[in-house]
Amino acid sequence: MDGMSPANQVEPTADPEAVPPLPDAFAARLPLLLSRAGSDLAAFAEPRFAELGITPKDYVALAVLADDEPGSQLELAEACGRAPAMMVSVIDQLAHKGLVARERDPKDRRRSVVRLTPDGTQVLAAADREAERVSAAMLVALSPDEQTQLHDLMHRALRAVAPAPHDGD
Amino acid sequence: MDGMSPANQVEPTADPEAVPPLPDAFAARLPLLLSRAGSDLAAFAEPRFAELGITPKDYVALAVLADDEPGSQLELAEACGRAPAMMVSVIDQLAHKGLVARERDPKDRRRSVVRLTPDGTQVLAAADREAERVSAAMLVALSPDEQTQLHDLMHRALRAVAPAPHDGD
DNA sequence: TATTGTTATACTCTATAACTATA
DNA sequence: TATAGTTATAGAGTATAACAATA
Repeated sequence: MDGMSPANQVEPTADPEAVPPLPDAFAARLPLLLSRAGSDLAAFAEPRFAELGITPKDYVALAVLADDEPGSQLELAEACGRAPAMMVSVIDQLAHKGLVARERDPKDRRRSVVRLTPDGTQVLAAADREAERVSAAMLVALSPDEQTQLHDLMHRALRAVAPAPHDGD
Repeated sequence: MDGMSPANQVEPTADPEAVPPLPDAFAARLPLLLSRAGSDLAAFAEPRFAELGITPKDYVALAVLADDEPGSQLELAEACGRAPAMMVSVIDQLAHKGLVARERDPKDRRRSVVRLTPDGTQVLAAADREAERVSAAMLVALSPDEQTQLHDLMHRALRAVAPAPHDGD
């Protein structure tokens, strides 16, 4: 839900049989499995978030604001993994909906400090619940222990993420 | 590597310290972890694939052709998770590079059957090796057993993937 | 002169809907 | 009339580079 890429035309409320089976090519390749998991989550979550008035992109921004307290829009953009210019319209819209507030830093009037409003905190909580439901539906084949295991493995893997060595380096 | 979304401007050969740390907001949310894993994999793999003359999208198509033997372009498109119209240019370019061959089905001349050429098989093998290296670099914090575990969990989860229940349904 | 945020532009990707050729 | 593939068009998303304000 980071890249929150273009949803692969899936109808989330449609009958489950409409979901095409996982091709062998994906089953055999962990990178493809992880990639598809990301797209599917985004596709399934999108309509839920829409009911809350936010996009998957907004969800990421709200979550980062809540948990990482970025000191500027640039820090926020970097944490969200996107270009600073992208953040402008995201913040604009969230501010227009009253979910965040933008204030100039008195110490350095170039910086604008963004913070969650009480409404923003509430919407984030609701979005977290929806994300949780979508995730639970995707992981329904796994036991609770296995879901925890998966979360732990992913957490440890991404904490240490680094570009793969290229040829001789 | 399915959605293979727009690479989040990462310089894969740059020094590892350049990779921003994982925000707490991601660490706490499995859906965000999975989403970011997908984007990161695509971003890191892209330049490697480029050296082989293919895109991440091409990689998916080649893998599906090898493992799932789709009987038509429509089946190929569905397995790749994209619109049929998208497949046309992908196949065009792969065919132009000699990696696949497109032949009309004599039984039903509307269908075009796509198959890997020997060159295509070789490029797929090389791409698989690169994907493996990128994946291994991302999972460097996990033991071999844990990496196998992760693959198994993801496989079982996605095999059963279904849209999340919506409110009352 | 460097940096933060903003604006403007161009480009890529994708979906959608006509169109053709076969059936 | 329906289906496989193709083409064309329009829209969304993004990156890039200029720009303004502040340091």
